Amino acid sequence: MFIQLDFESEIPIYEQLKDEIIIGIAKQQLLPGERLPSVRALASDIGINLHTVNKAYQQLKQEGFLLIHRQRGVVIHPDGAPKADEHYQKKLHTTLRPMIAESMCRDMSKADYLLLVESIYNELQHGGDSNE
Amino acid sequence: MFIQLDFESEIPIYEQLKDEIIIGIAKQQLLPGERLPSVRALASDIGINLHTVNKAYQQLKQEGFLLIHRQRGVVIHPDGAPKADEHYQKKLHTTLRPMIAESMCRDMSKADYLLLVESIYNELQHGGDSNE
Amino acid sequence: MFIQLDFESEIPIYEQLKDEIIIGIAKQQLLPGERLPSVRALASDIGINLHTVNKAYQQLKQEGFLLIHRQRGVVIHPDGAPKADEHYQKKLHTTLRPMIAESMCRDMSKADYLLLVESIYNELQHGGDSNE
Amino acid sequence: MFIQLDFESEIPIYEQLKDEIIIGIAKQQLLPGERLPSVRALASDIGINLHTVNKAYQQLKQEGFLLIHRQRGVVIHPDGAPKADEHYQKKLHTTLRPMIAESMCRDMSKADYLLLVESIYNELQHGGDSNE
DNA sequence: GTGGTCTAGACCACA
DNA sequence: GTGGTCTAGACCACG
Repeated sequence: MFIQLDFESEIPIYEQLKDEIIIGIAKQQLLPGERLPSVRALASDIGINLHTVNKAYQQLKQEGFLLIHRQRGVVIHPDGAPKADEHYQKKLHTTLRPMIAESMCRDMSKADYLLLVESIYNELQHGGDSNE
Repeated sequence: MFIQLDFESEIPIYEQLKDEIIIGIAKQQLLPGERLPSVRALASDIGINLHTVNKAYQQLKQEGFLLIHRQRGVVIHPDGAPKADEHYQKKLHTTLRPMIAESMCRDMSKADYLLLVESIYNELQHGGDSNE
Repeated sequence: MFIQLDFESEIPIYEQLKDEIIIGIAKQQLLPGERLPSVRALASDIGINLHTVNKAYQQLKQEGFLLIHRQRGVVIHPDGAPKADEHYQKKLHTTLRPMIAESMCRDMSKADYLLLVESIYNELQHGGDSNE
Repeated sequence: MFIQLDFESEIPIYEQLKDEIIIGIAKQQLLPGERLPSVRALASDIGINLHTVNKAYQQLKQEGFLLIHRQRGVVIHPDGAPKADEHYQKKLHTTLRPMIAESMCRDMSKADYLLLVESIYNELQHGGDSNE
């Protein structure tokens, strides 16, 4: 599990970090109950501030992906991630709609888009052993 | 073409405005060469700041969706939107990957995801006459 | 609406601040849609760090008591606070049980406890005009 | 008397342990003069750190719930728990006020709250024989 | 002027 | 050694 961040990106570092962890869970490189590095360790490892790591961890905890124990550190939620409820589906729809609209404007066919989504699904599903 | 903004949203107003215009183009409610309201008119119409509308227009011009003439005002680019080049595809992949990873974590199947994408494609393609 | 904090307390400042705001809402001194001071204004007013105020605001937003707009500042949630759902009731039960157990150990009768609860309810309900 | 701890909880272990003992006393499962397991025995029994058990015992001794003799070990205070003096009542009021305020915000009626308190009182009073 | 992000460094509670 | 809290100060995005 390598964390690869783009410090030039417009996307906040803590968001990128959240994304990397979620991708790790999806790829099953991070398994339920598995321990993550401490905020300090990961921060110094990546070369960012511990508060930035902490913010990512806290939000992932809030969203149900992580458990945080005062002393035992941070672990992937043993029960697995929260399910895709109605609220999530609605949010996903809202996010996806303008993205797909732009692709349509750019003459990207529905078939192409579906292929792209499928390829990402496959990459994540079968990428369990590879690193990024 | 109604512009529907959510002032409670975490998404900046100018982004929402860009999205609405792009959705309008995708739905073919806004056709190549068609004129958009002036910055002033749209701003006062929606009840937002001039600078916000201007920012949206400028960025859409920068991205090739709009043309801005000094005298003739703002028009949808007559040649249509720029195509989905390699750079765009790569950016789209980067954006989609963490989104799909989260859906996988939440036990959303590939089939469900593809169905969602397809439904949005259909909604945008066949919704050309309706207003939002 | 006066914010009264105890800097010697074991209770974190941001928790006390959250409590004060919730009490203000309960007393209807803070009404739905009403604007709260900016993080900087309140922080300098109370004499604490803006991040501490921000933490209180963020958590109250997360819990549904506040709305935070990037530019328009912080307001009491116009739709009122979230309702007492099952999850909340369960959490309340868990919190209350050891508290009541201790009172029982200390020979506080059920009647006394009920009177205390009732008096607090009345204080908050009829205290709309008083300040703290 | 089973000690049931939630290691996922945000509440410190030693607090939970204190709570469990106090609940045991309230339920009269633990009687005045009754002996508690030694620090070592309880710690190894529950599978937690010695210091954690010790901290709970020390604080309960400090608060007057326990007596700790060098040789005779730890016993429930023979004279019963300290009474609900003015200081305790005041502290209880301070703790209860923000909790009740939140319930009011969440549209929980005074009657519902009183019923909840009453049900917990009854559960503790009549649950003397049952285990949790 | 507003909140959002990030850094830096301190002290404390917990186990 | 772990996360939790608080302070301090900087720069940015938004409108």
